[in-house]
Amino acid sequence: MQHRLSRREREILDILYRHNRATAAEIHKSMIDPPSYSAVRAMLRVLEEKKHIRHEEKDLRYVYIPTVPREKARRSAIAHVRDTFFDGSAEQAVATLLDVSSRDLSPEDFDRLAALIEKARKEGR
Amino acid sequence: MQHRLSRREREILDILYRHNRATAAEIHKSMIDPPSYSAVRAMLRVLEEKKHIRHEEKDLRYVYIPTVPREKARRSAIAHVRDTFFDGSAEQAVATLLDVSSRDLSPEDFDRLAALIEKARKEGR
DNA sequence: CGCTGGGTGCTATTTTTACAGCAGGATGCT
DNA sequence: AGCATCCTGCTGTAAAAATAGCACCCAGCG
Repeated sequence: MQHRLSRREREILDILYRHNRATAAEIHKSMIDPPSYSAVRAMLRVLEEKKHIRHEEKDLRYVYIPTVPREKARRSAIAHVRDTFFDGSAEQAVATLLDVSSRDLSPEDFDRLAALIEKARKEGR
Repeated sequence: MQHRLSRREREILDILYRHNRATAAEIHKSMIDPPSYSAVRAMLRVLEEKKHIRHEEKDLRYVYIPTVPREKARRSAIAHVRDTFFDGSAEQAVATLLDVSSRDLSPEDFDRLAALIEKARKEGR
Protein backbone atom coordinates (compact mmCIF):
# COMPACT_ATOMS: atom_id res chain seq x y z
CA MET A 1 0.00 0.00 0.00
CA GLN A 2 2.55 2.49 1.18
CA HIS A 3 4.84 0.76 -1.21
CA ARG A 4 2.86 1.77 -4.21
CA LEU A 5 4.12 5.31 -3.98
CA SER A 6 6.17 6.78 -6.78
CA ARG A 7 9.27 8.83 -6.16
CA ARG A 8 7.55 12.22 -6.12
CA GLU A 9 4.58 10.91 -4.24
CA ARG A 10 6.80 9.66 -1.49
CA GLU A 11 8.63 12.95 -1.41
CA ILE A 12 5.38 14.85 -1.02
CA LEU A 13 4.12 12.50 1.65
CA ASP A 14 7.37 12.82 3.56
CA ILE A 15 7.00 16.58 3.46
CA LEU A 16 3.49 16.25 4.78
CA TYR A 17 4.69 14.07 7.62
CA ARG A 18 7.38 16.57 8.46
CA HIS A 19 4.92 19.44 8.46
CA ASN A 20 1.92 17.47 9.67
CA ARG A 21 -0.12 19.40 7.11
CA ALA A 22 0.72 21.80 4.33
CA THR A 23 -0.66 23.79 1.43
CA ALA A 24 0.33 23.15 -2.15
CA ALA A 25 2.59 26.19 -2.07
CA GLU A 26 4.39 25.03 1.07
CA ILE A 27 4.89 21.59 -0.37
CA HIS A 28 6.21 23.08 -3.56
CA LYS A 29 8.73 25.17 -1.66
CA SER A 30 9.90 22.19 0.37
CA MET A 31 10.60 19.95 -2.57
CA ILE A 32 14.12 19.34 -3.69
CA ASP A 33 14.63 20.20 -7.32
CA PRO A 34 10.96 21.19 -7.51
CA PRO A 35 8.91 21.01 -10.66
CA SER A 36 6.36 23.69 -11.51
CA TYR A 37 3.74 24.58 -8.98
CA SER A 38 1.05 23.21 -11.23
CA ALA A 39 2.89 19.92 -11.54
CA VAL A 40 2.86 19.64 -7.78
CA ARG A 41 -0.82 20.31 -7.72
CA ALA A 42 -1.43 17.63 -10.30
CA MET A 43 0.39 15.16 -8.08
CA LEU A 44 -1.61 16.23 -5.11
CA ARG A 45 -4.76 15.51 -7.03
CA VAL A 46 -3.54 12.05 -7.92
CA LEU A 47 -2.45 11.37 -4.36
CA GLU A 48 -5.87 12.37 -3.21
CA GLU A 49 -7.56 10.13 -5.76
CA LYS A 50 -5.46 7.26 -4.50
CA LYS A 51 -6.53 8.09 -0.97
CA HIS A 52 -3.05 8.72 0.34
CA ILE A 53 -3.94 12.25 1.33
CA ARG A 54 -7.02 14.36 1.83
CA HIS A 55 -7.55 18.06 2.09
CA GLU A 56 -9.34 20.55 4.24
CA GLU A 57 -10.22 24.06 3.26
CA LYS A 58 -8.63 26.78 5.32
CA ASP A 59 -8.90 30.45 4.39
CA LEU A 60 -9.92 29.64 0.85
CA ARG A 61 -7.00 27.34 0.20
CA TYR A 62 -6.45 23.66 0.53
CA VAL A 63 -4.43 22.19 3.32
CA TYR A 64 -3.32 18.66 2.62
CA ILE A 65 -3.08 15.94 5.23
CA PRO A 66 -1.94 12.31 4.98
CA THR A 67 -4.76 9.85 5.46
CA VAL A 68 -2.53 7.49 7.42
CA PRO A 69 -1.90 9.19 10.75
CA ARG A 70 1.67 10.16 11.50
CA GLU A 71 1.77 7.95 14.56
CA LYS A 72 0.94 4.90 12.52
CA ALA A 73 3.20 5.83 9.62
CA ARG A 74 6.17 6.42 11.87
CA ARG A 75 5.80 3.04 13.50
CA SER A 76 5.81 1.22 10.22
CA ALA A 77 8.60 3.41 8.86
CA ILE A 78 10.90 2.68 11.74
CA ALA A 79 10.05 -1.01 11.78
CA HIS A 80 10.81 -1.11 8.09
CA VAL A 81 14.23 0.46 8.55
CA ARG A 82 14.98 -1.85 11.42
CA ASP A 83 14.11 -4.89 9.34
CA THR A 84 15.73 -3.75 6.11
CA PHE A 85 19.02 -2.46 7.43
CA PHE A 86 19.48 -3.98 10.84
CA ASP A 87 18.34 -7.56 10.47
CA GLY A 88 15.40 -6.79 12.68
CA SER A 89 17.63 -5.82 15.57
CA ALA A 90 16.27 -2.88 17.54
CA GLU A 91 19.48 -2.79 19.46
CA GLN A 92 21.62 -2.24 16.41
CA ALA A 93 19.19 0.33 15.12
CA VAL A 94 19.40 2.25 18.38
CA ALA A 95 23.17 2.08 18.27
CA THR A 96 23.25 3.65 14.83
CA LEU A 97 20.60 6.16 15.74
CA LEU A 98 22.64 7.29 18.70
CA ASP A 99 25.78 7.42 16.66
CA VAL A 100 24.18 9.47 13.91
CA SER A 101 22.55 11.81 16.41
CA SER A 102 25.27 11.96 19.05
CA ARG A 103 26.43 15.49 18.44
CA ASP A 104 22.93 16.81 19.11
CA LEU A 105 22.33 15.01 22.36
CA SER A 106 22.62 16.69 25.72
CA PRO A 107 23.30 14.97 29.04
CA GLU A 108 19.60 15.39 29.81
CA ASP A 109 18.77 13.57 26.60
CA PHE A 110 20.87 10.68 27.75
CA ASP A 111 19.08 10.65 31.06
CA ARG A 112 15.78 10.52 29.29
CA LEU A 113 16.99 7.77 27.02
CA ALA A 114 18.15 5.70 29.96
CA ALA A 115 14.78 6.20 31.60
CA LEU A 116 13.11 5.13 28.40
CA ILE A 117 15.00 1.86 28.44
CA GLU A 118 14.05 1.19 32.02
CA LYS A 119 10.46 1.96 31.28
CA ALA A 120 10.44 -0.40 28.33
CA ARG A 121 12.15 -3.06 30.39
CA LYS A 122 9.45 -2.90 33.02
CA GLU A 123 6.63 -2.80 30.56
CA GLY A 124 8.10 -5.71 28.69
CA ARG A 125 7.72 -8.03 31.63
CA MET B 1 20.37 10.66 -5.44
CA GLN B 2 18.85 7.95 -3.33
CA HIS B 3 15.64 9.79 -3.87
CA ARG B 4 15.63 9.26 -7.57
CA LEU B 5 14.62 5.67 -7.11
CA SER B 6 11.33 4.48 -8.51
CA ARG B 7 8.99 2.28 -6.53
CA ARG B 8 10.30 -1.03 -7.82
CA GLU B 9 13.88 0.12 -7.73
CA ARG B 10 13.56 0.93 -4.08
CA GLU B 11 11.91 -2.38 -3.43
CA ILE B 12 14.75 -4.24 -5.09
CA LEU B 13 17.37 -2.23 -3.29
CA ASP B 14 15.68 -2.88 0.04
CA ILE B 15 15.75 -6.58 -0.71
CA LEU B 16 19.43 -6.32 -1.49
CA TYR B 17 20.08 -4.56 1.78
CA ARG B 18 18.19 -7.23 3.65
CA HIS B 19 20.11 -9.99 1.95
CA ASN B 20 23.37 -8.13 1.52
CA ARG B 21 23.59 -9.67 -1.93
CA ALA B 22 21.23 -11.70 -4.05
CA THR B 23 20.69 -13.25 -7.45
CA ALA B 24 17.91 -12.18 -9.80
CA ALA B 25 15.92 -15.27 -8.86
CA GLU B 26 16.20 -14.57 -5.14
CA ILE B 27 15.16 -10.99 -5.64
CA HIS B 28 12.25 -12.08 -7.74
CA LYS B 29 11.07 -14.46 -5.07
CA SER B 30 11.33 -11.80 -2.38
CA MET B 31 9.25 -9.21 -4.18
CA ILE B 32 5.72 -8.52 -3.14
CA ASP B 33 3.28 -8.91 -5.98
CA PRO B 34 6.19 -9.81 -8.24
CA PRO B 35 6.18 -9.20 -11.97
CA SER B 36 7.74 -11.66 -14.38
CA TYR B 37 11.26 -12.81 -13.81
CA SER B 38 12.36 -11.06 -16.96
CA ALA B 39 10.81 -7.81 -15.78
CA VAL B 40 12.91 -8.04 -12.65
CA ARG B 41 15.99 -8.63 -14.69
CA ALA B 42 15.26 -5.61 -16.82
CA MET B 43 15.06 -3.48 -13.69
CA LEU B 44 18.30 -4.90 -12.44
CA ARG B 45 19.93 -3.84 -15.66
CA VAL B 46 18.57 -0.32 -15.29
CA LEU B 47 19.64 -0.15 -11.67
CA GLU B 48 23.07 -1.19 -12.71
CA GLU B 49 23.21 1.41 -15.47
CA LYS B 50 22.29 4.02 -12.93
CA LYS B 51 25.09 2.76 -10.70
CA HIS B 52 22.85 1.87 -7.80
CA ILE B 53 23.97 -1.72 -7.91
CA ARG B 54 26.70 -3.79 -9.44
CA HIS B 55 27.10 -7.49 -9.97
CA GLU B 56 29.65 -10.19 -9.48
CA GLU B 57 29.68 -13.51 -11.22
CA LYS B 58 29.34 -16.53 -8.98
CA ASP B 59 28.87 -20.03 -10.34
CA LEU B 60 27.81 -18.75 -13.71
CA ARG B 61 25.13 -16.46 -12.38
CA TYR B 62 25.04 -12.86 -11.34
CA VAL B 63 24.97 -11.82 -7.76
CA TYR B 64 23.81 -8.25 -7.27
CA ILE B 65 25.19 -5.91 -4.65
CA PRO B 66 24.27 -2.31 -3.80
CA THR B 67 27.02 0.15 -4.63
CA VAL B 68 26.31 2.20 -1.53
CA PRO B 69 27.52 0.09 1.39
CA ARG B 70 24.91 -1.05 3.84
CA GLU B 71 26.59 0.77 6.68
CA LYS B 72 26.27 4.08 4.91
CA ALA B 73 22.77 3.43 3.62
CA ARG B 74 21.49 2.48 7.04
CA ARG B 75 22.81 5.66 8.58
CA SER B 76 21.07 7.84 6.09
CA ALA B 77 17.92 5.75 6.22
CA ILE B 78 17.60 6.03 9.94
CA ALA B 79 18.46 9.73 9.95
CA HIS B 80 15.79 10.24 7.32
CA VAL B 81 13.14 8.50 9.38
CA ARG B 82 14.17 10.42 12.45
CA ASP B 83 13.86 13.72 10.61
CA THR B 84 10.70 12.91 8.70
CA PHE B 85 8.64 11.36 11.43
CA PHE B 86 10.18 12.44 14.70
CA ASP B 87 11.06 16.09 14.17
CA GLY B 88 14.70 15.17 14.31
CA SER B 89 14.38 13.77 17.81
CA ALA B 90 16.49 10.67 18.33
CA GLU B 91 14.86 10.25 21.69
CA GLN B 92 11.38 9.99 20.25
CA ALA B 93 12.61 7.67 17.56
CA VAL B 94 14.16 5.39 20.16
CA ALA B 95 10.94 5.43 22.14
CA THR B 96 8.94 4.27 19.15
CA LEU B 97 11.58 1.77 18.17
CA LEU B 98 11.45 0.23 21.61
CA ASP B 99 7.70 0.22 21.60
CA VAL B 100 7.46 -1.43 18.21
CA SER B 101 10.11 -3.98 19.13
CA SER B 102 9.29 -4.54 22.78
CA ARG B 103 7.85 -8.00 22.48
CA ASP B 104 11.11 -9.27 20.98
CA LEU B 105 13.46 -7.83 23.55
CA SER B 106 15.01 -9.92 26.30
CA PRO B 107 16.31 -8.62 29.64
CA GLU B 108 19.81 -8.99 28.20
CA ASP B 109 18.83 -6.79 25.31
CA PHE B 110 17.78 -4.11 27.74
CA ASP B 111 21.09 -4.41 29.50
CA ARG B 112 22.90 -3.96 26.26
CA LEU B 113 20.74 -1.01 25.35
CA ALA B 114 21.44 0.66 28.65
CA ALA B 115 25.15 0.07 28.12
CA LEU B 116 24.82 1.58 24.67
CA ILE B 117 23.40 4.76 26.11
CA GLU B 118 26.17 5.04 28.64
CA LYS B 119 28.74 4.49 25.98
CA ALA B 120 27.21 7.17 23.76
CA ARG B 121 27.02 9.51 26.74
CA LYS B 122 30.70 9.15 27.39
CA GLU B 123 31.72 9.46 23.80
CA GLY B 124 29.56 12.51 23.37
CA ARG B 125 31.58 14.47 25.89
C1' DC C 1 24.29 -36.09 -29.59
C1' DG C 2 19.91 -33.72 -28.68
C1' DC C 3 17.09 -31.96 -25.31
C1' DT C 4 15.95 -29.48 -21.09
C1' DG C 5 16.59 -26.15 -17.54
C1' DG C 6 18.60 -22.46 -15.99
C1' DG C 7 20.78 -18.34 -16.89
C1' DT C 8 21.82 -13.76 -19.88
C1' DG C 9 21.10 -9.86 -23.47
C1' DC C 10 18.12 -7.22 -25.92
C1' DT C 11 13.95 -5.10 -27.49
C1' DA C 12 9.11 -3.79 -27.93
C1' DT C 13 4.96 -2.28 -25.65
C1' DT C 14 1.75 -0.61 -22.27
C1' DT C 15 0.99 1.95 -18.15
C1' DT C 16 2.31 5.41 -14.92
C1' DT C 17 4.62 9.36 -13.67
C1' DA C 18 6.07 13.83 -14.04
C1' DC C 19 5.31 17.82 -15.78
C1' DA C 20 3.50 22.44 -17.89
C1' DG C 21 -0.07 25.49 -19.49
C1' DC C 22 -4.31 27.69 -19.46
C1' DA C 23 -9.11 29.00 -18.13
C1' DG C 24 -11.80 30.60 -14.39
C1' DG C 25 -12.97 32.31 -9.67
C1' DA C 26 -12.30 35.04 -5.37
C1' DT C 27 -9.80 38.85 -3.06
C1' DG C 28 -7.84 43.10 -2.39
C1' DC C 29 -5.69 47.15 -4.02
C1' DT C 30 -5.63 51.70 -6.07
C1' DA D 1 -14.14 49.38 -11.94
C1' DG D 2 -9.90 47.51 -13.53
C1' DC D 3 -6.00 45.04 -12.50
C1' DA D 4 -2.80 41.95 -10.17
C1' DT D 5 -2.37 38.01 -7.40
C1' DC D 6 -3.23 33.68 -5.76
C1' DC D 7 -5.76 30.06 -5.75
C1' DT D 8 -8.44 25.88 -8.07
C1' DG D 9 -9.84 22.64 -12.06
C1' DC D 10 -8.83 20.52 -16.05
C1' DT D 11 -6.28 18.76 -19.98
C1' DG D 12 -2.41 17.45 -22.90
C1' DT D 13 1.98 15.30 -23.37
C1' DA D 14 6.82 13.85 -22.97
C1' DA D 15 9.51 10.91 -20.36
C1' DA D 16 10.24 7.15 -17.37
C1' DA D 17 8.90 2.93 -15.33
C1' DA D 18 7.04 -1.55 -15.45
C1' DT D 19 6.43 -5.28 -17.80
C1' DA D 20 6.56 -9.34 -21.20
C1' DG D 21 8.67 -11.86 -24.88
C1' DC D 22 12.11 -13.51 -27.46
C1' DA D 23 16.84 -15.34 -28.99
C1' DC D 24 20.92 -17.12 -27.43
C1' DC D 25 24.32 -19.59 -24.49
C1' DC D 26 26.06 -23.13 -21.54
C1' DA D 27 25.91 -27.18 -18.42
C1' DG D 28 24.10 -31.73 -17.36
C1' DC D 29 22.02 -35.88 -18.64
C1' DG D 30 19.75 -39.94 -20.95
